[in-house]
Amino acid sequence: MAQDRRIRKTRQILKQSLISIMKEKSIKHITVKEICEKADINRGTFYLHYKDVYDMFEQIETEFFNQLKAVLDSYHKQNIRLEDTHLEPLFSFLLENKDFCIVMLSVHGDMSFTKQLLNYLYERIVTVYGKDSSKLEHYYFFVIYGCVGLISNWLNTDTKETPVQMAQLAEDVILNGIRKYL
Amino acid sequence: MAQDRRIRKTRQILKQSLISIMKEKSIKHITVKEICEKADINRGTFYLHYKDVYDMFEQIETEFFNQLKAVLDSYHKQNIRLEDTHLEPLFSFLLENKDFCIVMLSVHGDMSFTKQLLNYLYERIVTVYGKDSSKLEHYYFFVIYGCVGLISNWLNTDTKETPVQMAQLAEDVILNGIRKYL
DNA sequence: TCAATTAATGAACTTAGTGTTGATTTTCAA
DNA sequence: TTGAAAATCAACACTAAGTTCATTAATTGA
Repeated sequence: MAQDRRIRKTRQILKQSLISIMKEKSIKHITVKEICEKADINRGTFYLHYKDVYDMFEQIETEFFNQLKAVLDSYHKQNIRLEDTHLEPLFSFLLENKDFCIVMLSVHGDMSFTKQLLNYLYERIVTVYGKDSSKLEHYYFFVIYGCVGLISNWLNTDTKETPVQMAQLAEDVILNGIRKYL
Repeated sequence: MAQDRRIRKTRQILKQSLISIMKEKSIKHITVKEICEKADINRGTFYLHYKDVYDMFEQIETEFFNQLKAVLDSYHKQNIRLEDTHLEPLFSFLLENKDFCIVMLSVHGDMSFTKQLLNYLYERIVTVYGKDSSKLEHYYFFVIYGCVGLISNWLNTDTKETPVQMAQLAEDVILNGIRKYL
């Protein structure tokens, strides 16, 4: 992070520009020219940082998941306890990056973001519940996708629940299903 | 469907070409030129049918979901029973279009496919379980995403379970969670 | 089977964004 | 303050997009 301020600033502005445009259209239709015009950055400057739009997109995504991993790994190393709130730090982190996540999980987002989130959840659930039979695999997939759904809905409504509440809610529906709520 | 044979043929070849290319790369990177070269179709012909790659993609997707809707609606109209296999016709239809669905649900696929599948599942679950409080919303989102996860994992493994078995599995984990399997 | 219709082809063309270069200006860190 | 590095600007060749039109081929249905 000990970077030239100009570099940080340029990338930050370009990132905001891309996210902003992605609220309106899919990445497929977004051009370098468009990103730079909105950011009021010279197009040549863009190429000093990124190969093309997708390269930029990937770098932003990678940065996000590196951050996520760093934050959560350090947390979980101190707390191996199998609580019903073990997903809380994840929900917290996603809430802190709410706007970004909403776009990435939207129809204009990218499958790779969702897939990476699923990967994280998979690792988490294996850590917590273990990996015995391959029979469990289907259930695990149900559950990790389910969590993404929960996250998506939570972020897109008013986010009125706290991360702790959401973690408990997730844990409850994972373990017990929805029967009692019907 | 009472179309000129040439039209059907051209579109079919272009579709195969697109799906085939999508196995290797994301739709973002696919050009009209590339699709036409693989299909050995004149590039001008492409534009007689589609506006651009995304338009083509959307049309294929729309066609798929129209078919899905037609097949399943007619089925459900005769069977309003709330069985634990009410998702069976969906699983059957997806299995019949296995290759297509695998690509669309993969990292090279598009969010809109997943979203449309989610929409269908949402309608289904509301029909079956009702829509009382908004409190249920989170649970419903968990469940519909969970089903997509189940579908994805099922199609990408050996598809050894039958659609009926998958429907029962889904219903079970929706209602009762995974506690008993741990 | 034939005639009218319609789709596909091929070539030419404009347009627009891409990615690069090199000279110049601005900003930064130490 | 100064040397280093980043951002700007203008110019460039290049590639795919999208359109047009004359020509060829295939289809339908009478």
